Amino acid sequence: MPQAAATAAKGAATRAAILDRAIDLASAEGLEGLTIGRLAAEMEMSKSGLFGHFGSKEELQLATVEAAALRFRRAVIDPVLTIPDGADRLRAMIDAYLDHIDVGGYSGGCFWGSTAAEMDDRLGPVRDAIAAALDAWLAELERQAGLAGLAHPDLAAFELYSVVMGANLRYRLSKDRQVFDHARASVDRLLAEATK
Amino acid sequence: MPQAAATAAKGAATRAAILDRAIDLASAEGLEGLTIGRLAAEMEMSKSGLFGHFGSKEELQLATVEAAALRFRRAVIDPVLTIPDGADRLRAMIDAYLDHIDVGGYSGGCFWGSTAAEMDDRLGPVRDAIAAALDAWLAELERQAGLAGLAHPDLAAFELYSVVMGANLRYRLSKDRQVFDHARASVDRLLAEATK
DNA sequence: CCTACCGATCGGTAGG
DNA sequence: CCTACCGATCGGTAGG
Repeated sequence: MPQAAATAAKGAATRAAILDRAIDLASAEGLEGLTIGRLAAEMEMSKSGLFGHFGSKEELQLATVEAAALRFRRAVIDPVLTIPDGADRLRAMIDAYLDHIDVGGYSGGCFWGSTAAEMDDRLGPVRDAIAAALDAWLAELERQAGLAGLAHPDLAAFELYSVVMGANLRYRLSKDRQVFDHARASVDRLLAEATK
Repeated sequence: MPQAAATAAKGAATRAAILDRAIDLASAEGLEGLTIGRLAAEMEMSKSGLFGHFGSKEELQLATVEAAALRFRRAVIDPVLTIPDGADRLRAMIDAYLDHIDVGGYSGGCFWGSTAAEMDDRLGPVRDAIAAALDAWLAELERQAGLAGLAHPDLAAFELYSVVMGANLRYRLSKDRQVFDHARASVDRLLAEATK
């Protein structure tokens, strides 16, 4: 590998490592609380060294949202692609998401719950990127709800979205894992309509 | 009124006006984004003049959460106290809450949605105060769900809580008022179980 | 990638 | 309630 390419590859790897840490930091502290100084300290880099990878705080925030969307896709969407469309796929996606929140995924709770509530009243590309990611998640839920034969896929998607977000928020406040059972029971009730 | 009492009353009025503004600012910018300098500028006071009412940022945050809980009670709980317990009361509370989010109430969207997501990963009295307020709201939903004759009041309360929070978050991201119809349809579906 | 800065703003204090 | 500060931290820049 030529030296220039090796340097570029190392730069990309550093950038990826920064974003990995940035997702968790933003999940806990928000996208404003994701400060360049603090992120640099955690990465054991200088502030300006880290800053150079992005050029502005907004670009760092955008790159973090993008990286979080990729992590979400890998944890929740990709693993269920082999499962038949409809009720089974829907069920598997919800389970993957609840596991993602519960066990692995985001150390600081769900990235999307935190950042969507933080940014929803603002204007600009960061807010728009978050909105687009959540719209895509809602649209996928609606598509699968339609394929599952539910009477009102848009309503079902809204309820699934709400229950899963609600479970995340309740769990983080109460630390009571029973909320995941509640969320799964809600999903069962919704999907029962499709199979009866 | 003696001069000392008049002075104290004026101080209390100023404090109440500050907190009224603080709720809206925190709804939009979060409880960390609620900075003393910005709040002082909006109240056309000096920073230290405002600071003196609270003594620390944490006390300001706690007072703001308390004031928001009072506003919530006045908008959502008190107006429905004359309505019979059970399904009717539950329905009226949800409607009051959705109106509260939609029309009046919080200029920056729901205070509780924003601040709960912001603070849920932290430790300390501010987080605990938010958790207590939301626990009380969930408990009231569960109590009324029980009185409405629902089979699983805890599950129903979780679903109502989630759907109402989800409507708030979806509305703020999509600006599509249809989410309120979805929320009301979800509530109808839940309550139908109680009356059939 | 680094050191060494910049002006602005943070929470908070002194003194009145 | 005010002016005038404090040290720390913010996002960002200059220069290497």
